[in-house]
Amino acid sequence: MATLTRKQREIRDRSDLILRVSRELLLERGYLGLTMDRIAVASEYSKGTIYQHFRNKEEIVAALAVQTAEKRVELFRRGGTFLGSTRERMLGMGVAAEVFLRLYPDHFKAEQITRAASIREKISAERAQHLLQLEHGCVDVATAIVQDAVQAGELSLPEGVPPETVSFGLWCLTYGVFTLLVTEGRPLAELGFPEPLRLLEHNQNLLLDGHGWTPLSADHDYAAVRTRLLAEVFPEELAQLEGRA
Amino acid sequence: MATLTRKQREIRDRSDLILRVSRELLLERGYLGLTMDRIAVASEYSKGTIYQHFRNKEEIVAALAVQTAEKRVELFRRGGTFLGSTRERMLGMGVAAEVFLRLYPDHFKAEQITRAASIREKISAERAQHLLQLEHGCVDVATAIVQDAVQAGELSLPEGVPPETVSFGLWCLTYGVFTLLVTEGRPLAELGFPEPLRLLEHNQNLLLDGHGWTPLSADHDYAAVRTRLLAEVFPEELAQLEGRA
DNA sequence: AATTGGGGTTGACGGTTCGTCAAAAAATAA
DNA sequence: TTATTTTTTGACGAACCGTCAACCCCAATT
Repeated sequence: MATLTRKQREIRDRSDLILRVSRELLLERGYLGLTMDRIAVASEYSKGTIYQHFRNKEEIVAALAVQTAEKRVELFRRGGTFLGSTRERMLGMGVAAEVFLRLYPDHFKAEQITRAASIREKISAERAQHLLQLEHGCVDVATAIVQDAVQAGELSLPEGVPPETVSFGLWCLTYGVFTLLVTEGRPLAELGFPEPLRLLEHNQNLLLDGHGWTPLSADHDYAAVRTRLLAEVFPEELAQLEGRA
Repeated sequence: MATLTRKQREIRDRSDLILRVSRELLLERGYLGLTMDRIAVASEYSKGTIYQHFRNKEEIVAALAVQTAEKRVELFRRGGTFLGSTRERMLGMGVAAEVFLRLYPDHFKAEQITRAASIREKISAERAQHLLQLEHGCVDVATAIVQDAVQAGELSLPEGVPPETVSFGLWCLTYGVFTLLVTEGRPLAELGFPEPLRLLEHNQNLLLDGHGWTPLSADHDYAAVRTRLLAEVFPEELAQLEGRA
């Protein structure tokens, strides 16, 4: 028994090592520069051993995406726990997203790779399922807040408009900004959008205003709430971010 | 001279043929199934000849993306020409985007592939530049409408908020929806978002409402405007779409 | 201490694909 | 017709993926 669990632990540690090494390679040399041979050399195991852990290269990238998605869900969950009005809690989602992107821009980039259809095709069904589930976890957190808002009377949705509509809009807006930020990089800044994350925040506010979610951004100092959120809900992350700058 | 131009014409025709064949292969077999050998066989030229037209595979995909982006800009330009209030013209952008995605979903998918950093790296600087320029062409059309709206007094932007903010928000929202639609496909429908394009429209309206762009969606029947836009500005496209369904 | 059995590890190998380049073919000029 | 230039071709080297027979290690047994 004891032998077995030690073995299992060793195997898990090695999976972690492979992923760590792979992420580094992905950062340094890009997706096309990530080869199984290089992973083998860098991890100091043979190629065959790598293949005992992951069926193919895509599985490795997918596993990295799972790690990323797990981190994001965790941040979103925390963001939703903020004590305040429902709209303030929803702002917590926005702050969580921003923290996520600023802390792990490269993780998000790697995650994007797995969105290419030709790569998803080669990923095992379970992992693909897992990935999808994590993704929707974020939306679910947001939707729950929307429902709370409706119950609290701070938001009223017209007939036939399900609460998912709101989270869907926010999700897509945020996702769009992130994607463009990550894939265009510099050009975005050069072409009149110097602070995309600030713009995102502004647009998120206006979208919620459009829904009529009270208190409206004109009636409340959400910039101050944002500062408080960062300090109270994401203190370590804030420190990390400031440590870099 | 005449000989030269005939040669040039032949070369251009062949480039077109290669692209046509490549797009078909891309559709049928996905990105990983698109190989230079297959392109050679399908186009009935040798591999060497293909390489005289395109430096590498990525260049071919990028050229396809350029075609796509050109189509989109054209649709956006047309959408902006609608005779109506500034907000109705902005709705024209939204309709153009919808028409684009519904007519050429696979083109958009192919375009997405070029967003992977490792692919952009291998694309020639000129083509990458061209791609970027076409992309921003769409935003520019939208920004011009925003400026018209401000001048017409139908939209007032707070101090320090440039008109690009509005187009940026719309762009990202739309882009996010498209990306999720194309990369998630079915799952999106299965998870509570049966009609993403309808939801997008709704969110676009609310975002503009949030900006205070009059007439607000509560005061105006934009669904009717949308129908008119389709009929008056995109008649052939509408016919094509209906012909499919 | 020597033997044996089996799970774990390895890297050489077959199969693909990319991109090149010397040779062949075609077009043009003499 | 012959010489010269241009274009086309596909065989080839290099890089990579994923496999598998051989090898190694170690723990249980004699």
